[in-house]
Amino acid sequence: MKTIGKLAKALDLSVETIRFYERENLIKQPQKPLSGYRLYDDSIANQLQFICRAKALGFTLKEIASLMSMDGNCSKVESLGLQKLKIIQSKISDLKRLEKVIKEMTNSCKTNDDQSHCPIIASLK
Amino acid sequence: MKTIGKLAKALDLSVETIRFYERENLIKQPQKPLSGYRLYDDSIANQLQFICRAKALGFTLKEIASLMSMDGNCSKVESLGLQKLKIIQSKISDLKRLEKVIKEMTNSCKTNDDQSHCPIIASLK
DNA sequence: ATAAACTCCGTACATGGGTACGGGGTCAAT
DNA sequence: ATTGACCCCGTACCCATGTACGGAGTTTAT
Repeated sequence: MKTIGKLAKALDLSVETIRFYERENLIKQPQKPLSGYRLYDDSIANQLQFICRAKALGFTLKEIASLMSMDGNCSKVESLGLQKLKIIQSKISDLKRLEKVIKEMTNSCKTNDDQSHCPIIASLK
Repeated sequence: MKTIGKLAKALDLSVETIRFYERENLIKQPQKPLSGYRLYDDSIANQLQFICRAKALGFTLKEIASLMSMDGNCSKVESLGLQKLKIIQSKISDLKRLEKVIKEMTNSCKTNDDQSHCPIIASLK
């Protein structure tokens, strides 16, 4: 059983963040003995790790709450995953288009003699 | 000369957004005659269009303010562009990695018989 | 001349994901 | 027994980029 500070350190989160997740109902408040100090067992630590991993995959906290409540319903989870996949793929193609435009712009700077007239600025005007 | 509402319509921005950009010093407050109403000539309209285009390329408002003040210094603009390019490219590779992971996860759902045990949830645990 | 539509200003609210603060109580080490 | 480290709670604040509101003045159309 760990106090909130120990748990935070173990998971590389801040104490405030754990309290924040509790406020947002991502995790439950654990048992609190006389002292009033939260005491965590492994089950909440595991949930927090789940949250961190899902966050790293780009799920929002709301979606993570969803995911956790969908435990035991694989097709729901799958459809949330597929939805996320679509968003990710469309972001990728947006960014690739952008990459192309900005590349072209910076290239045109390279072949530009007149320092006081920038082709990037010009093309935005 | 256009009032703020006409200008907003012409640029497909909201009146509030134009006032916001003014507060943020992206554009100057135009002349205001007796009535107190802002009256815009083309120069500010052009600046707003510049802002919109730069925003579409993924520049933040702060960067756009920078860009506008860099007019006439091509190498500075170029380096801001290259910096943005790097950020975009690293976002793309992050997202591609994510895409891969989520694809694998959702695929494993497809070949999963047990609806009540989701491999996505399992892999996050 | 009256009503509708527009503008003014300042301020508060929204989103997402936290971070920081302040005044207290508690626990662990010396 | 004292000191320092830890924890409690509620609240306010941060970032970026706007959006919304409300009461008052102005312009425009009928």
